Amino acid sequence: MSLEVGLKEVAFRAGVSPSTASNALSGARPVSEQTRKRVFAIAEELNYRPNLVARGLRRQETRTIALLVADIANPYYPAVARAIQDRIGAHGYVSFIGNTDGDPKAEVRVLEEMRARSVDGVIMSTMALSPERIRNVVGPTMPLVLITGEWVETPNPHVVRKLRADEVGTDDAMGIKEAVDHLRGRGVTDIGFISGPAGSVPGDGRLERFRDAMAEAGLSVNEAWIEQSAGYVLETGYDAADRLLSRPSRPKAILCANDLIAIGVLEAARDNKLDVPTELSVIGFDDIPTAKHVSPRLTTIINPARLVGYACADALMRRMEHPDAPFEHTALATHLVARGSA
Amino acid sequence: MSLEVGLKEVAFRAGVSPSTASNALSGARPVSEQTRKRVFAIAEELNYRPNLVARGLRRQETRTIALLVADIANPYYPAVARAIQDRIGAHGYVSFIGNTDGDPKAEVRVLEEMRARSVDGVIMSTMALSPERIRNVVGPTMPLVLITGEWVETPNPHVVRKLRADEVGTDDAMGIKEAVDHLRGRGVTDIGFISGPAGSVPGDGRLERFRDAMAEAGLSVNEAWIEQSAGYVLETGYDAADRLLSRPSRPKAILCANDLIAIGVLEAARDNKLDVPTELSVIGFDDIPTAKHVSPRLTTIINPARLVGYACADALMRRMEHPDAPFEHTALATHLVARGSA
DNA sequence: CTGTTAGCGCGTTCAA
DNA sequence: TTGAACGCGCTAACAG
Repeated sequence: MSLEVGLKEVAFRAGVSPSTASNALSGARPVSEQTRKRVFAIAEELNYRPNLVARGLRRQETRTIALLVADIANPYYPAVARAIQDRIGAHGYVSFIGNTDGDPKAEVRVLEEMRARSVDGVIMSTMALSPERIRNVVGPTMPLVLITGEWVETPNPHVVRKLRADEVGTDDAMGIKEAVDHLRGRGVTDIGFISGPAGSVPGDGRLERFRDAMAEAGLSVNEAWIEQSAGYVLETGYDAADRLLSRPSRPKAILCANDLIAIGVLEAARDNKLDVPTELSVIGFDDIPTAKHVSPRLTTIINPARLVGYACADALMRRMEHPDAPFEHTALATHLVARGSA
Repeated sequence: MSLEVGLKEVAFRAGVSPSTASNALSGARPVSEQTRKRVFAIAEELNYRPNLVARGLRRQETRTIALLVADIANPYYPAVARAIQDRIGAHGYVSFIGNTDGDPKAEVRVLEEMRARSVDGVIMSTMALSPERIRNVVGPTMPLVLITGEWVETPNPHVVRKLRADEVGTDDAMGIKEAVDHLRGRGVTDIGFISGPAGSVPGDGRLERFRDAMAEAGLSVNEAWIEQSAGYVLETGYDAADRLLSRPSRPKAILCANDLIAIGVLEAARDNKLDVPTELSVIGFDDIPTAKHVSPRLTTIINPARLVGYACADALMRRMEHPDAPFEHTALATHLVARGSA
């Protein structure tokens, strides 16, 4: 079996010119039924596979996309990545994955790496760079889809216009409202919130949605029950909960900016001899796989990773087909899933 | 800012030929200091970036690799992927990721997809296909690294020879021996094991290592304490544990083929009013992120995902540099990490 | 040290 | 309906 059989080998064996063989296989131009059969037969026999690098150079289209995430080893991204790959794979695309760690330098580096490889589009989940800088790096026409962690009400026209990109986000307000309503329905109205580090997305936004939801429910927010977690991980969540629970007055429920923080709260509650959910209700955000594996199982707000991935893939392919269509923004619903902790 | 500035644009502006510009930038051939400076200045000014697709076609080397996993959304693979990407990224490579779901059809499809894109190498973590078939698809010379879940004693010469590939695996026997010794050191010698579905890797292999370790420790295996989990997930682990714990005699400890099964055992123990670890010790395998988040924290055997990734990347790059070197096999140590459950 | 020529493997002209 | 020629952007081989 020879190393690489090319189009001209197929053409030669079929007794036609390379261009005819190409047209026979691609159907780009009509070819007599007879030669079409023969070319296909030979191609099959030789197990011919077009060289996509050469085709990419010629067509200026590689059928390749780039997916930039902070860290593929994080709990949330792999699900998004899988959904994207499933969707684009059905159309013959494959994806590069690059990690940026939320670092602007790395973002530039990875974006250049991808642009140099002539990817047909980019999906980014973090945006440490300014919109101008991103466009500068990927070039003015590269199809670009942003995963904005939080969805700010109506689409953010500022970002969209500056970036000339499509956006996919989640309607965090919806899930948070459901969470507050769920608690109120069970008679608990003393609700606290643990956000992420100050100034960080998505924690800040979710805290604001929490305030909105409380106001809408006619509940007042006790500022002593608002805490910041120094990070989006279990340990910092534990510490934040510990601080909050050692105050003179305690809430009966705590909403958290993400699941890892919430799991930290679960541990802090246990160490403080507080039964969950009878003495303290805990609600997370994201529904990472671990949420189902802790005890009690974590009641949380589903961040629909797969749907986000599908929406990203769909937006990107729409953009690739219609480069001049108006930019779109998709907001995916979030919903509470009640498990054991609230 | 023009859309794409190519090498000949740079060359033209610098007043030299394209090949000289190429040599100036790459340093492949000596160039006068003066022109070198000028070419670099122009390239900088125009923000020139070489088109890696064209270079790939010319050099027959795309600086691209393929990583095939069963499902990137699974708990274990993302860590491996990240390590691989970090390591190869330092050498200017980027990686495609493809999901096979352990399905031979999908494996063929993805492999062809990758070969058509002229990747420089392939790292595979599942091998649903026969060795012959894999080589058939990727071609006789493609550098290939296999992640074999379980490491069978000395390298498996059968697979290596047939596949002409490098292998990276883990020394499961080591960690399992540590686990048995750990339990015996605490005075518990009634040890059971829950493996995966019959005939599945890595469960079967780990069960065998367990038998070896018990024999080596002078302990006898009670066949009534061996159970099979119908899958590698929490629910099937729970069911298996439930079956095992409802038998007339119970073990004082259960080793599990993976962490998800072990977490299911934890739940079954709770529902059976068995305190962990005083009445029942539980030990998992893999050390997935969730292991630290359950209660009690899971004592488990660390499957060093990052090291596996690094070893894969190193093996692949070694092979790309030395295509004719003898095939190598790397066995990574596994160790017990004692947490709360044993 | 530099320029010219010639492809890498395709797909798309343009002319028969 | 087909073939010949050309070029995608880059680099290796061969002159000068």
